[in-house]
Amino acid sequence: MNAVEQIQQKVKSAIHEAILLAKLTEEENIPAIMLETPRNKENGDYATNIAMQLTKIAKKPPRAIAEAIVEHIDKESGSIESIDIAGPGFINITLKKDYLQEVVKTVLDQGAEYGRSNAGNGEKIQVEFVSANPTGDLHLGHARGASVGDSLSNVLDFAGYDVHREYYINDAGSQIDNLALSVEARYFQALGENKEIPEDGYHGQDIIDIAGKLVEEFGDKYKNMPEKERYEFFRDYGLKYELEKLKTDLENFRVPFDNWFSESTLYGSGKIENAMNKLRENGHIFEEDGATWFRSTTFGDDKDRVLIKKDGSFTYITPDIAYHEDKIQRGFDKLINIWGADHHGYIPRMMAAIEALGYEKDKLEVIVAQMVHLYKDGERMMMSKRTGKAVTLRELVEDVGLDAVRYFFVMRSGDTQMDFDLDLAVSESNENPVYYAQYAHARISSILRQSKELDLHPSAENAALLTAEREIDLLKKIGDFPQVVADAARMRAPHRVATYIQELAATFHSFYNAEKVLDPENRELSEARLALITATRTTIANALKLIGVSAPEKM
RNA sequence: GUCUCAGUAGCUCAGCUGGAUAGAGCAACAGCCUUCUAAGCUGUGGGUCGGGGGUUCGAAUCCCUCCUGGGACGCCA
Repeated sequence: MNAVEQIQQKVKSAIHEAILLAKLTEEENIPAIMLETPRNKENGDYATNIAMQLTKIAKKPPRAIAEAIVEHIDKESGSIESIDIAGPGFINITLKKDYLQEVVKTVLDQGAEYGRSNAGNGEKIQVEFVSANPTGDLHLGHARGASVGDSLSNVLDFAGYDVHREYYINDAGSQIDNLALSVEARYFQALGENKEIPEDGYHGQDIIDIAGKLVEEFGDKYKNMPEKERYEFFRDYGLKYELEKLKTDLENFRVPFDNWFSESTLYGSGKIENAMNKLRENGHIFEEDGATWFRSTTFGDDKDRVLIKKDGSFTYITPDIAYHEDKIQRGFDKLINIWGADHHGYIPRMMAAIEALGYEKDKLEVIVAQMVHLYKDGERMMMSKRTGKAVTLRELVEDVGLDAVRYFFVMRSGDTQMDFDLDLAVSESNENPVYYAQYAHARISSILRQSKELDLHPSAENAALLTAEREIDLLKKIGDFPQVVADAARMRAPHRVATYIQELAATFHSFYNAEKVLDPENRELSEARLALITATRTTIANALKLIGVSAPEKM
């Protein structure tokens, strides 16, 4: 428990005791006491609405209840400086500031670990994200999914969950067939022959590159090979190439995975059949029109779903059901899937499958990474995987810069559509929010470099000197960080970290302009402030790391 | 048509388990560099929280309904 949590606990206990002392109600009737930070600083450090909540139980008007609580509260045990009543019955509490000064020491002690908590109690969570088909480049939507998924995983880990990151490779099914045929067509084209790309084939530059490599390496060796052999070779070669490219691109995007799970390994392992058998035993399978169906409507889906097509092959969902069962059997408490907007309608049937297999529906949580619209020169840029004119992740990073891309994608809640303004992201100006936080970090780094020349060193010993308004604001903001991370994890909302970073940077910049840190005439205050800005820098760096953005020493 | 997500300042968006006068950035306007990085700070203006009902001491937040927009509705993946 950190300094802030401790003080909140103290305050809550003091209020709790006061309620009992004032004989407002019995122990078991006291609701959970909520402390909130008032918008307006003049309303104290914390406020509680407990008096309003007690009106029905105590059968008294809220202000009378508030007065009774205030009268009976033990200020000493709650570290309370002052307490008063406002509005309809809010109790506003101003605290003694010594606990805040402790924050500096905590941060300096914990360093890169500051902000980590055990809020998640080691709950085992698997996050599956990106999972783009290995048939082309990652585009804008995948970039968003990758940013959100990686940041969420980092946040969960920091908040004390046991996180496992996984990429599901769709390396079986008809899209792989199309990949093989597309490579084949490009291969023949590279040899100067006229061969059309299949209707559902892939037109991206990457396929042309693969064909080029094949010709370079093997010449026309595969031109006259038996069709089946050639097909398999092109399929495997294409897959390997695409997969390597995905891995490299994601690595460069600072998105690591613990596991790359191959769909094709489900075939032949019996897992698909096992899952199907289980559904059948539970009575959720039927045959109709020569196909095998899953009666998903039993669990609230719109329609029943085909599992085995008339031609004997599986639909997309069949191995996916087996995959999800496999994940559950690997012992995860929770599965979080991050899916693209186009898979939105897929959620009810997957949930239905989880239930039909006999698991709790809420084992699975799906986060939809909504559509991204790219704007340049004020105009919307269209994208399409099929035409090959899509804006790829790689191009985006080259144009905009890694930090800006990561930051832009995670600063908005992932489940709402967003506009990505390329001009804004590229601009190295004050219009660009990504530099704001990095600039704060660089500014602090600069001061710390200069402090050494003056032989001044950060010291939390004199933290009690940090009493100026901007210093208190900064201390409070730094103290909030562990709770911000825990909330972001609980709500699966990594964008909260980005919002926090902006607030923290703003609080620092404001402090910077109001107070001078380095003053050789006042070494004690200087060293206390150096400790304060060191703690600030650590907090900014830790927060930026969670969202995959670098923290530069100089800008 | 059904399902689903959204609608908050000129623009892009925050807003927790319902709380006090609804916030931030950008844009606009007015100031601040002989002082640790002006990619910064300070201040001003800007709102029927899509409309209408309801729940309650209290609603941007919860419920109903309507309007508008996106997305999904395949024996594709």
